Amino acid sequence: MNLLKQCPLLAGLKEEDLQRVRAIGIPKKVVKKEIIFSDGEEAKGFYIILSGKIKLYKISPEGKEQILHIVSAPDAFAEAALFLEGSYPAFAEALEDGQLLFIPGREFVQLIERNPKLSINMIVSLSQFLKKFTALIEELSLKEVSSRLAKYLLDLSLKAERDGRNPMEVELDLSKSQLASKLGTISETFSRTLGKLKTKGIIEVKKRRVKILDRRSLEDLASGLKI
Amino acid sequence: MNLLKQCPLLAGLKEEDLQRVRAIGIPKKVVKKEIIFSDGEEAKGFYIILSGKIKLYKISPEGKEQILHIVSAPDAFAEAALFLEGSYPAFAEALEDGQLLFIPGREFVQLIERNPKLSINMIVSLSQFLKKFTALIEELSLKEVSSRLAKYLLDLSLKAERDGRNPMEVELDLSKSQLASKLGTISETFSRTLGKLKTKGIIEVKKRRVKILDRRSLEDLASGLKI
DNA sequence: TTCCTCTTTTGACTTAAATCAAAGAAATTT
DNA sequence: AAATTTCTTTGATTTAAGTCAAAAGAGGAA
Repeated sequence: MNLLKQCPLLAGLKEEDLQRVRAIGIPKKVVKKEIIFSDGEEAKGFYIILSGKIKLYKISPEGKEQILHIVSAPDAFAEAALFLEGSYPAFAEALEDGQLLFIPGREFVQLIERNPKLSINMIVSLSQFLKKFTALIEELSLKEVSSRLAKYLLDLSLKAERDGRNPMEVELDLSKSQLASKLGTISETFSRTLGKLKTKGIIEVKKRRVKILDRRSLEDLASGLKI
Repeated sequence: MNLLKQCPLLAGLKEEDLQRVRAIGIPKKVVKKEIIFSDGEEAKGFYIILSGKIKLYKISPEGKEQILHIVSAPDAFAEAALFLEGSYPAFAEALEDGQLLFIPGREFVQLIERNPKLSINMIVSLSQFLKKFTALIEELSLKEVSSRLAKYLLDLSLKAERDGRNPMEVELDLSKSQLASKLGTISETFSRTLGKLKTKGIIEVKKRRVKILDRRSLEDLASGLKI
């Protein structure tokens, strides 16, 4: 219940409305690697994550994967499918065991319709998403892998700084092959690209820990400059 | 005023609310090639198109362009920027002379807050956008140019069919170099790819008219199969 | 029409990234 | 701890698509 309050989608709702969400929600346990829904599957509702981590992704016929989004508690996912009356636009898979709350679409839409705060939350959340996707499109179409990787490391660094940790030493929040898929490439290319940055003395890598030695070069790379 | 009623974002609004939108809107003439706003520029509102065609796009440092969206009357654009309190996430350029209505953000947000129908419209519009972007990400990351082109031609064909025109002969709705940019490539590659489809006897091209000779192959291509 | 500009196409070449294959390193399971 | 599985790295090669340069074609203005 406390977690629900922290979900951005439900932030600022009256206790009474939260209760209602809680009431219509159906708890669902998921185990690592479990497919929660598939691309094209009929969308009957969305999910709120109470614990665990979920990967939303697309797959090509040849099996290459593109991660669209990684979500963890207390976020929601697949809310956008609600108003597309139709199908989920991607796969969702649990990256760890976890606990979800399934919110049936029909009932939630009614809640939205009579709750302005909720619709604003929804609009904000969709807008943010859209912005993230715009950035991803830009990167996929206009930037090369080294640039996307540099950007990713800088983002991690910024996040570390906000959390009061050392911004010059970050910990990758996903496995390297998952990161590759998030950056729109494959693990081999990711590995080689990381290697290049090491060779150039820009970073130092120990397992999942990356030490940033030359932040300036990373910034140049991220902005698309070749170095 | 009639046009406003047809704008999906404003569809189904009460006359009174439409009046209010009309009242806060500031008319703006644009000429072909005019930049309406730039990537990163402070977003003070969004636009409704009364006439003309607008291109929303990103540019790489090397000058490669990726079109995100082409909008024409009576659609709105940059509505998503409203709730990102900050900056426009792309460039907007007029592809033809036209007439816009600029809607200041502050005032429109107030309208939304007290008008459930308007928030639902907004949510629907953002959701559709998100779906389109998801598809674009998938194509950029997982499909090759010929596949994206095939998909595009089939989309045009579907649209022609819906409009009661011949679905086997479509007219490109943009110049070829703009189409290239929409498909995430450059004009040279676009031209060669179109050439390949011609050579294989899948299509026939005369200026902007494309005759579909082998729809099945196009469908295979679009779904990612190599032919 | 002719001129000029802009767009599209073609050719030769380069390059970033994917593929395939295999070895090495980590992590899990037994 | 050994065994098995999964993840990561490295090497050799291929390939799709980008770059640069130039010609061909189309459209608009005078």
